[in-house]
Amino acid sequence: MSLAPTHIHTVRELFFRYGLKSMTMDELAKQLGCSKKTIYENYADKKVLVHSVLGGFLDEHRSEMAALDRNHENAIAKLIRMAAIGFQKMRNLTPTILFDLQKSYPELWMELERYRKEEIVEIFKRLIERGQHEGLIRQEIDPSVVSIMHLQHTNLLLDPVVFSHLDRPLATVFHNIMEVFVGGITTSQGLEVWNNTKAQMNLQP
Amino acid sequence: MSLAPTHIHTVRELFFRYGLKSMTMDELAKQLGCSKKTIYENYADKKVLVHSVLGGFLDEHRSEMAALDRNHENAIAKLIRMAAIGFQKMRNLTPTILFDLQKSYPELWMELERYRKEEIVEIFKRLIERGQHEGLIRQEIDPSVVSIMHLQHTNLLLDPVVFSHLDRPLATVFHNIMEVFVGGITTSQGLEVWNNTKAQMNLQP
DNA sequence: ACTTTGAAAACAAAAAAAGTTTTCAAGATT
DNA sequence: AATCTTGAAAACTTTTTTTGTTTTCAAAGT
Repeated sequence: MSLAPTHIHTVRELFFRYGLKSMTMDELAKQLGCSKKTIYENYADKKVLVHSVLGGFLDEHRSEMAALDRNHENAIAKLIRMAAIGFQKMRNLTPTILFDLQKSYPELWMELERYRKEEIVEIFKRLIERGQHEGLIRQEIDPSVVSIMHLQHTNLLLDPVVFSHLDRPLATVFHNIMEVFVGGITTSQGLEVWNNTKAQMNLQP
Repeated sequence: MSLAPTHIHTVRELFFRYGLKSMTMDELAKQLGCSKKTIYENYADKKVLVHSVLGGFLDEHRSEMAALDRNHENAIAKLIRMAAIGFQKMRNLTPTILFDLQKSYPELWMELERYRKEEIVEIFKRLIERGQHEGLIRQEIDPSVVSIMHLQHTNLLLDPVVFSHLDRPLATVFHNIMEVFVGGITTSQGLEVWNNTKAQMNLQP
């Protein structure tokens, strides 16, 4: 009855690196150095295992968002951090795993879609609204519209055909996108705040 | 009897992006907008198709090497260009496709290995020797040893666990590796030549 | 000595993919 | 206009692979 806590991270790595289809249960057991029996004692079937891996992935992101919510930065700083965490997290989702998810685990694919389109967009939207109350983000900005716009920016960054051929670090592309985005939604006061905080916060893309 | 010339590139893209296992013949036909029948009219089976794709990939590289051989640069410049082409080419080989190749098409995997370990290393070795005759590369350097060393550098650059977490552009990592490598094998004359040519040639990583 | 454990391997059942054939409609040919 | 050809779409069979279960066996603990 071991496996669960330590090995699940290895499973995630393997799934994320090679895809769900290529990584069969036999191969998984071999890589983990355990028997299939042991895996099946902890997880009813492969679907449950995949579910657990992706669930853990989303939960991590959720708690990072929660931690972010608890800190006391201004709305602009939070906004940037949130975006940075999102990009950092989602870049693990390679074309292969997204493809396999979509094809073989459509309910999980939809859950991922829902998570991003509903939960994440909602959090982002509230941040925009808070920014407006703080006078940092312009009133003409429609929070619903720009939060979806941000989600689509994430998609762009992850799509291998959009920016990859530039061979810029993800950080550079990210910073450019955020410069445009933040510059485009802030009031002059917000821009000032942004320029001040920018120097202090160290962003991992 | 169409498909062959245009679509084979699409097939390569799909195989390379999603892996050989995830990209089934049904899926392939769907993506190509043709029927399986048409595919099977041009390729006896999937193995032949995969073989054709990878063969084309290697042939491209071979002819780039040949073109390189025909130009009239000094050995150091050629060496760098050769490395740049190699890196550029091999970065298409994602973990997934290498994994699938190794597991499901072992003979093709071995062909790829052989190509790199024999053909490429041999060409590189001859370049080193030429550099020695030109007085650009030190005599103490053993061409056989350093050509294998270079191959291993390529492997490092491609391995997702080695440099990827740095989030540097591939170009940067490449240039650093080559600085060390070239600096380490050249005579003082060679170094001078290298510094002169470096500015002129524009390297795509 | 006797359990327990779990890897390794053999196994059956199920699913999926490969490869083949049939159907059918749109274009070309006569 | 009638016929032929073509190839996508889909139905189908066969083969392969994978899943999930069971058995075996050896090393560890009791």
